[in-house]
Amino acid sequence: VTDNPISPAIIDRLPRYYHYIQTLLVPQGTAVVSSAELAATLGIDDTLTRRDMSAVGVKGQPKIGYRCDEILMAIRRNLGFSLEVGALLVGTGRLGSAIASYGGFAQYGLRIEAVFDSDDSKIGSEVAGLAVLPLTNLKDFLRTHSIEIAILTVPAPAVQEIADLLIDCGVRILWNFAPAYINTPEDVIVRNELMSVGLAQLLYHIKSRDLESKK
Amino acid sequence: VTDNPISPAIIDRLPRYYHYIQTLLVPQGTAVVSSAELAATLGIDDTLTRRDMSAVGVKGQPKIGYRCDEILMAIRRNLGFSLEVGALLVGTGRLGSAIASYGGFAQYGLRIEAVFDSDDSKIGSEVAGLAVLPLTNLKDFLRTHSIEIAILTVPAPAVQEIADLLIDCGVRILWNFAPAYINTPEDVIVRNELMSVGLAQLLYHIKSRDLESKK
DNA sequence: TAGATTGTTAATCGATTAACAATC
DNA sequence: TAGATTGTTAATCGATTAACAATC
Repeated sequence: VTDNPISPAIIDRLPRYYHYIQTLLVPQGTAVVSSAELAATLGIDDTLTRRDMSAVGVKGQPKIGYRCDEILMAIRRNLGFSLEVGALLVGTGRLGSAIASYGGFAQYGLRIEAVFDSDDSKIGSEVAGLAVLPLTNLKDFLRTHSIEIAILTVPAPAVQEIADLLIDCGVRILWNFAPAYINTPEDVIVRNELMSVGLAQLLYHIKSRDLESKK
Repeated sequence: VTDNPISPAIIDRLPRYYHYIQTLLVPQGTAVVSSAELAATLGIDDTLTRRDMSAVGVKGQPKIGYRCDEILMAIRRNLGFSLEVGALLVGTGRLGSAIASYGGFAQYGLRIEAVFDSDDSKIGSEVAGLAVLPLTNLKDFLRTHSIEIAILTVPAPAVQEIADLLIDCGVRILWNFAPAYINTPEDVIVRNELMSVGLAQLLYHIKSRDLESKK
């Protein structure tokens, strides 16, 4: 049972292997995959993939490759997909309801247990099979449920206030989809999901290509 | 005018600086920021921030800091935010309309010029002020408009087929939000926006913390 | 002047790749 | 056996950090 700490670079690649195998190979019925194929998918060197497999404790067979199910299992174990983590979501706009409705989180062990909104007109309606709750219920809810992660899909101007409320109620992990930074105490983890990071990479690619073609 | 190529690591940090300054400092009226403050925001060493500023050609003032407007301008120039890039979006579900309605892309120079959907019942309705067009119009549209980027927010099972269609019409950059991998020719750039990457990091954090507390 | 902050060079560190041995 | 692929050690490369000089 390998439980050595793994580096941030590997943590970034593991879900990409996982996703490729899960969404492409498994549905095809492919049982085995080579390091070269996985590496090509991620755009990296195949030696690196073999190192990654070794780091999470997966052994391959020379001339054959790695078993898909073993890779999936190893990634789940190493990243902690089997922890059964409880989450709640605040903000049931388009983005919030898209995320709440995305069934894919279940296999990572994340359960969205409730959705909240500050807009009274939404209270009582359903999102992804969950009744939308008013923010005034938040404190009670957190007292009675084991919630690790709060998913924030509120408008940018509201996010600081709601983060403060959640932190005050004991939440220590925020997954923020609002395009705004949040000030938090040191012991709170915030992951900002910024679309601009992805966009910046595409724009830089375009810019580099245009410069190249001018030469 | 510095136009040296910058490394992937820096490309990842630049939009984060930009975002912090733009959404927090500018609204506050803060004109100047220190490398220490920027570094703390990103959770990195302040020497690295000074290196980054130097890499994009921004000069600071000892004892004062860096001017926010100069940083913003330099990042825009280095990443190519002023290129005026045309985009179209396919898939006007919750996620698609959330993205189409997000006004923040404009300042990066991205214009979403049209939205498409394969669902006939949606044709004619509006998303973010744009009439939803049928996929059958796609070819004509691409012939008559300058489109660099296709944003894919369709259901996972549909994404390969729609990507093939777009590529066939000459699109060479795909920004994929569907949780599925796309097979493409070598000259096509695909950026997969995988929520699972962010989730994996949070789960790994929880797992590490739990192990820590058991010691 | 003292002190705070930037700017840069050199050292370190870690991640990736090259080379090649091991295995089926 | 030959060939393909994994597995690992050593070398390289690049990114980060430490140290300290420069500047206001």
